Amino acid sequence: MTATIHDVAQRAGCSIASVSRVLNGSAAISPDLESRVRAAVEALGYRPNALGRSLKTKATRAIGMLVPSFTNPVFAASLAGVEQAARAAGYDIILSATGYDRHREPEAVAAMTARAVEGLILTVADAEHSVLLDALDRNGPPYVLLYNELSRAGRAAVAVDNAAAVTELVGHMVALGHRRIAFVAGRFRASDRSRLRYQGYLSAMAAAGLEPLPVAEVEFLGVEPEFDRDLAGLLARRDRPTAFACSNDLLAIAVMAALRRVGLSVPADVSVTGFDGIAIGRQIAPSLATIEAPTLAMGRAALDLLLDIRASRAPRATRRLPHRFRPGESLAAAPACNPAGAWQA
Amino acid sequence: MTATIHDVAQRAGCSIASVSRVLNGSAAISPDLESRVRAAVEALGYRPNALGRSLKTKATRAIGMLVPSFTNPVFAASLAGVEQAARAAGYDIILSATGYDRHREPEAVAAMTARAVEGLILTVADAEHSVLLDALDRNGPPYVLLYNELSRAGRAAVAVDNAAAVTELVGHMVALGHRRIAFVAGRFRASDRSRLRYQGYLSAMAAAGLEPLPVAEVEFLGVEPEFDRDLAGLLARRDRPTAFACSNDLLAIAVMAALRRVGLSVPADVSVTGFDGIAIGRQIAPSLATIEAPTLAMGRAALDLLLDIRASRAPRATRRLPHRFRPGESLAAAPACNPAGAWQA
DNA sequence: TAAAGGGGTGAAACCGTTTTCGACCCGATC
DNA sequence: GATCGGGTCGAAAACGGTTTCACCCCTTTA
Repeated sequence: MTATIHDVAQRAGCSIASVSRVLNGSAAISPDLESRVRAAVEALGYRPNALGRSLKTKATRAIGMLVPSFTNPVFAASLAGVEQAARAAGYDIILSATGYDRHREPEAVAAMTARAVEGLILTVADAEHSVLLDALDRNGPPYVLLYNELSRAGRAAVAVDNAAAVTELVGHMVALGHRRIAFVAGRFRASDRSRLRYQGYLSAMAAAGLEPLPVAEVEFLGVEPEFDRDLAGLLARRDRPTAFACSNDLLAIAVMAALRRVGLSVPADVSVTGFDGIAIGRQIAPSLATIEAPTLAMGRAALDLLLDIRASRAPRATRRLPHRFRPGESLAAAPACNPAGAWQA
Repeated sequence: MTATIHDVAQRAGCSIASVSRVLNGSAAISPDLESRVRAAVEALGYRPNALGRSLKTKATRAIGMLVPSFTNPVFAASLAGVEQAARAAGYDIILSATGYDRHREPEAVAAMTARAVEGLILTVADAEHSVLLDALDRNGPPYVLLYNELSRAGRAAVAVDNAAAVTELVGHMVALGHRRIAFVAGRFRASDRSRLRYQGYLSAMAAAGLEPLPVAEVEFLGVEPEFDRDLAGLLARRDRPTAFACSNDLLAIAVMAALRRVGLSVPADVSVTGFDGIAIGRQIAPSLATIEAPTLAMGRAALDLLLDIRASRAPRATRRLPHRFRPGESLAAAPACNPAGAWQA
């Protein structure tokens, strides 16, 4: 039984219109009435009901955010960025996770649009082929993609250059003498980032005149036995890779753990790199060499871009934020005693 | 310009009341009208506006969640648990983070209650002395505390037994021969969990007849130089501790990194333990010995309890979930060459 | 045959706001 | 002295739904 505007009006001895005007400063009010209203508001602890207000004004001051998972620190950090910027702008966040399942995306977004969110920030499985985005373009609130990249123009996104970053990263590996470099990817169908990063790997290998190894596409947060089996194919090769480029940091950390389980040492036997630059990667031993994406800033940028688009202050385009290579102990020179071919018959 | 119920009614040639009845199955409708309405709904892609509906029915099917931070994997995991259970129950989540600042709590909750959330799931800085909770008890939606423990009855919470868990943990340390055990805590004012865990440490030390060391209360996510300085006091002691019990896993990982920076090895020189059981603790080297809280399950339990309370199916009480000690390489026997007193003159 | 009952439907009230519109009062102007 | 105009205010109409109520029509029953 929280107080309504009628209760305030009754207590202040005026109409609800005057109460509204006092609270919104939308018209001139006599000092006397104003103080009576404010006193009533105070006494009743009145807070305007956002539903009633939004229904009338069409301004919900809410935005929806959809991520694959909260437990991946990347998305947690970008969520934090979005939240900070949203709070600063007076917006609330309604959020959902898809569990990396693209089929859950439309339903989650439908629930948000039913709440009349003023905009959406989305990280989808595959931004290039998404009926969801087509539908939103046709008839939906403005949205900004976060982390997804787009070749097509006319859509808004905040991202890093996934492919270029991995190309750069693999370049460092090559410079350190690595020749047999494998790419470990999260399921492509669950992440277009993973796929783009793989493309970056292929480019780098081609540029260096090296043969790419068969990609290890692993279940995203697989349990250990499965994960080890997924990696077994690569590790069993007689020409075992000397370096693993992983499509994200969480995967890289899991790969390092798997390597330890089979008795291999990082980076003495094999180097490992990640992607994202999650905070914990700096704390672990060996510290994780990776591509650092400005995750928090990307979240903030996504929300700012969304509001700018709403206000027609910005076009719907991709805003690419700079990444940087972060060295780490997990990436070292290729083992000297194990030059290319040493494992070959 | 999304379609409203009026558009559907017009296209189906009936009143809005009938449309509502078809969509909610709230009354008998002739097959003919029903099919006309469904066709109109389909053709217009109509989805009922949640604001209008909620305004009338008072059922928003939204709950608010407040956590200190998203970047701590513990809260990310409990958020995931809440989200899963909420989705299953058809609820949406509105969320906020306080940045461990208790002064931001009331404002964040006020924004949620203005949206007429049906309930709240909160992790607050200090549940025992919270004017916010007092206010909610008096005049607010039902809430469930997550991770906070309560001595007072009549409030709902889902938690682990923080103190008992640490007592158990420190017991393991003592059994491994540790005598000089230090406790590293997050700022007490930002976390009553931290304080309770410290109490558990004190109990264990007393039970073992050991002298507690001065607590190292560190800034939560401090930058490295500050963090190292905070720890310096403990490390500089001539009777340097042989084990550090940390109030959470993130802190433990940071402590291990700091120890590495000063050239100490874990667990050869000093053991380290955490609290929470975040997933990554299992992957790192040395793997983190810790108390494993069923974080995801706690999130789910919190939402279920909230809905049960709303339906008067459950009393407002603390639901304590079982923790378990998770062994790890970071906790080993106290160095034999360094028995108690070896560092003393 | 009249009354009772029940299924199907629409008109209208209502939820809590904002906002338009017009009414009223006052002092100033012609 | 009537008109004008600006400053205050309240009545009422939205906003998009749900739900009560009354009504109509057709069947059943006395």
